[in-house]
Amino acid sequence: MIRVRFAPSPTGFVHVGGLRTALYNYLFAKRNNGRFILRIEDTDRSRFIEGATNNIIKVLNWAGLIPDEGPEQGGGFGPYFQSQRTQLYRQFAEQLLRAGYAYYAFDTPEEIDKLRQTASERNLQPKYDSSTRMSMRNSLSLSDDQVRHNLETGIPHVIRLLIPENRTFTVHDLIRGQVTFHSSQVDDQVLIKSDGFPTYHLANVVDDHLMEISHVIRGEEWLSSVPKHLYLYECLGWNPPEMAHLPLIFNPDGTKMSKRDIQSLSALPTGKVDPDVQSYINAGYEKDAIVNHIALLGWNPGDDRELFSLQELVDHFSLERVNKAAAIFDIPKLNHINQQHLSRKSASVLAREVLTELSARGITAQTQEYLEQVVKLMQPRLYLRNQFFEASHYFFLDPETYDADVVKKRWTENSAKYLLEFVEEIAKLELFDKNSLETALQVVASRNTVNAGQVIHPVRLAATGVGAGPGLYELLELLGKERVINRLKKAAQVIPLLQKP
RNA sequence: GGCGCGUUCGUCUAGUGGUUCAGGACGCCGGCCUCUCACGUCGGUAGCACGGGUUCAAAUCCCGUACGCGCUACCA
Repeated sequence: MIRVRFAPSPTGFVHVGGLRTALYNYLFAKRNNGRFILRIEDTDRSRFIEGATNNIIKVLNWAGLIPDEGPEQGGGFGPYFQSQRTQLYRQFAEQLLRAGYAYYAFDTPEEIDKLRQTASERNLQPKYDSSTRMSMRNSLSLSDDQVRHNLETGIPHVIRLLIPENRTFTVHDLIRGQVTFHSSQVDDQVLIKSDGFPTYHLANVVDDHLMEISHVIRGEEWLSSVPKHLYLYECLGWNPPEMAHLPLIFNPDGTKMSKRDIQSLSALPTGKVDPDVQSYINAGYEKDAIVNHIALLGWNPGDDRELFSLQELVDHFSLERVNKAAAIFDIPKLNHINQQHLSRKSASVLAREVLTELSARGITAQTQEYLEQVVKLMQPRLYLRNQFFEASHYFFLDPETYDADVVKKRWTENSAKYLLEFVEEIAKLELFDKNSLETALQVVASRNTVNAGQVIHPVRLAATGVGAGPGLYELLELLGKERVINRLKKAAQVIPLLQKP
């Protein structure tokens, strides 16, 4: 049984890279009829942020990555909060202690600092390991009596893993192949902190084993700590899970994505990008597009296809096709993918979504049918759902201004005359549809022996106030006879005044 | 500094020794479509980090260098 987990710590917002890790775990699980587990790694009290867990769950739900087991849905391997499993970690730490694989250490933070300082002064790597551990205060260097006394009098202490000398640890990473580490490079990692909570290293090994995780799929930043984990599995007598370390995702300038210095998506500092998934949700990106885009940051299906729904990703995903190299989060590409998903969306669904923005602005559409028609016309012209009103306001409100550049470019001294003639023609129309509108406009143009464009552009400007948008006849038809006539008449009066210097 | 990982167009990537003077996508430039803006479509631009090997043959294998990134916490 394939069992994978997404194991974030509730320390703030959901990172784009975190979402992708969750996605790959989800895809791998679903592709292999396995289970996707959410586990909250809340063992660091000092960084705990209230509400962060709910936020993680909310974003996962939004993206459609619903866990099979986790805080919300439970499961037979709970609890799914590490903070509720401290007894377990303690128990295994003591087992390691008894077997001589771990030891107590009583050093104060100041003493550790000093160790680090003297090491770097001598240009050595500051490490708590075989080269230094005997000069520190721990159950290896102290007498049994002293150790017992320290423990009984409640002197703060941690439990450290005793890393053996001259050993080698090799992981067969599913993405990177064989990676080997020497034990001289790994220090005696703290397993249980002085506050009684475990560190990540102990907790993730214990939980992954107890939760029967078959594959650990996580970010590359964890690769370096794999030897510690491997050794823990060994000491505990357990088989390690399969491992896959994913490439990282960076800013366009190659730096780590950071929330610092980022005010909004519309005003990103050059070379930077917002790491907060919520920002993209708020900006109105399609969830399928976000999922699609991050899926492609490090994975590809092996052919030229690049538009996928979540289900299609499930159908095609494999770890073998995950890349080794880090990727850059590119907003223009995201926008393109978003536009593709947007244009494939059904108009009725989009109309419903767009309605919230309209209501927020106090705009009402005359009917649901009308809104859907507008959406249909606007769909290929949008790359972001939230641009809808900005691009289509004239379907809901009469124009109050006329784009100065368009006036300058398209309005001539005869325009008002054409407008009024066109009004006259369409006033006679019984059927106000695009065909008859086109015919009417042709009549005006040929009567004045000018190109249709000479009439079309002023009419568009008059009816919408802007120079861009859907085809004129479709637009007019949708607007409706009365509204069009009123707007044209008004424009014929107002625009010439604007022209005067 | 040490250790680890990585390096194909600006970006995401295909490519697992010959069928590739490296293919697709975004972006950019130009054409077509056309009443505008988009969509669509056609074409163009641009890349195997560098240096050594191995081989009849290397983007593909090996070594080195450079550069980037990660880790080096009682954070995850």
